[in-house]
Amino acid sequence: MKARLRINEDEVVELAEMFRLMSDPTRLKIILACLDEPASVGAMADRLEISASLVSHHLRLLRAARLLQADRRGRMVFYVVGDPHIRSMLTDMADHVAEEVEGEIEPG
Amino acid sequence: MKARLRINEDEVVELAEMFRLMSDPTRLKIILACLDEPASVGAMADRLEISASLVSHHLRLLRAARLLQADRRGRMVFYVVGDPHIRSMLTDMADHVAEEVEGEIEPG
DNA sequence: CCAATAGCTGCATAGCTGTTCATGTCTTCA
DNA sequence: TGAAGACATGAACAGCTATGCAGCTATTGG
Repeated sequence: MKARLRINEDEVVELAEMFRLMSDPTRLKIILACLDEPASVGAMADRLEISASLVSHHLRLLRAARLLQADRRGRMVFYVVGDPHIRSMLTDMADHVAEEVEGEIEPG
Repeated sequence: MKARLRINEDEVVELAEMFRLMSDPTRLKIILACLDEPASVGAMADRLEISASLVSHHLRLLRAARLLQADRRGRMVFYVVGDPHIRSMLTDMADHVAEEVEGEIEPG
């Protein structure tokens, strides 16, 4: 017998909130930028070619949701994806999308 | 050597779009409602206690993104999550969220 | 103290989006 | 044919949100 999906209202909302945080391209890039190793705010802004202010705005949300963890070292603050589960899920999904794109065929 | 980000701009946008579709609680409930087995629009509306119109609006987006597949049987249309990868990811994430909120009371 | 660097935050706003209501379309049955 | 059921869709609206700008804190170093 297959286990029916038991997830209550609050858990659905929490899961949706998680997805919401990853649903903005800029924010998702930020998450991916510190997926494997910690990255500073300035480094991310530089690499993604967006303002440090915008990066900070997004980091605020990601921090609040505990999706990223901050680690201050001197003047710089390094961020990294804390949850291993989220990390592996993102890695997995990134691979999935990358594979999917190369064989995309539009059905008539 | 560690695998650096193997995902380009377009893929990030596509992945973000995927997450966006799962980022609304109502829409996520709809997806979860037809995760294991096909469900009709009316059944989902009834079960989730929302209007069939709203369900249809969400289904339209999910269909367009090929996240759900439609199967007409008579007057009714059944929807189901097509991609096995997405399906397993959602099952996994649902479990993750359920475990994360420890100390909770299980119904039944 | 001052200056420079790195990052954070309040405010304003244009654009997006989830929902409702009314109507349209497709299918089955009398 | 007409009616009813099941679903889809268009328009409108209220609430949300990503972004830019300006100013702010915090740390390092003289």
